[in-house]
Amino acid sequence: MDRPDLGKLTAQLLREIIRRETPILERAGLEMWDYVILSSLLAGDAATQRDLAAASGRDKTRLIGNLDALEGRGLVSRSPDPADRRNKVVSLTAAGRRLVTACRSDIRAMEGDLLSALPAADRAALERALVRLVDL
Amino acid sequence: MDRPDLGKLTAQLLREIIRRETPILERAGLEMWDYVILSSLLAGDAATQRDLAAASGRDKTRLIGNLDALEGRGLVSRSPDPADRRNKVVSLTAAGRRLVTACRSDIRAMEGDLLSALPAADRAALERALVRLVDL
DNA sequence: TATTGTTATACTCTATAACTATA
DNA sequence: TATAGTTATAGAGTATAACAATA
Repeated sequence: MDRPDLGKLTAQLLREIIRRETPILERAGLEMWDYVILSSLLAGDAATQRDLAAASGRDKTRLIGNLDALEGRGLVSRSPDPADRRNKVVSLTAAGRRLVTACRSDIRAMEGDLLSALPAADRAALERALVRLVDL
Repeated sequence: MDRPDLGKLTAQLLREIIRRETPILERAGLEMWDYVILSSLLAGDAATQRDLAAASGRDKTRLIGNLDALEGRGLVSRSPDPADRRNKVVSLTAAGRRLVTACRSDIRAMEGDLLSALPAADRAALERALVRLVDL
């Protein structure tokens, strides 16, 4: 039999993950990009909007709309950087931290459920392989 | 350490695969959807445009533009189905078959190169896991 | 002059609903 | 009436270039 098509399989898996994440995010009133941005903030790998754009993969001009909405809901705050007033430092509010933490927990549970179809060894190998490939 | 985020890892892997496929497809003058459509035809899981839309995941109205271009280049042909003249049967021409086969070969080589970063056991487990997850 | 955040504009992609021709 | 293919239109998403404030 043919070797499976890596690109096709990966795309199908991603589509399934998104399909299962969507209801979780909808309950929280978040779009996918909102969640990615909040997760980047939670991971702590962002200070200014420029950093956040790089860390999240969101274009800096499109990041703005997401931040406007998130700030309007009190989930993040933007404050000028005293050291360089061109920068704006973005940070999670307590409410934002609570929301993204809750979403992440639900998503982890969903992922665990999805991966439970695999033997434990394959599951570990999958995670190892993904981490390795992405770190190239 | 935290368990890796499956959605994020999968998205990153897909982005890397697309990044590596793009130059191959550009050389062939194909867009990603063209390749997906031609691959579906090569796999033989499509007869009418409706079937092809379902098999490739392309919306039936957007499939049309791709088929127009592919037909214009002589890579596929559309002929009315004698049994039900509402249908159009899509098939690869000899040139189309040659082109998609060549692309697929190049993409397989690229995938093999990408996967060569993994130990053989993890590589096999990755492919097994992806197939299993997608088949749910 | 260069950079951060922002806005404006044009372009592409997508979703939806019609329309035709067949059945 | 229903379906396959097609076309048209409106909306969302995207890329690009400009702009204001600051360095």
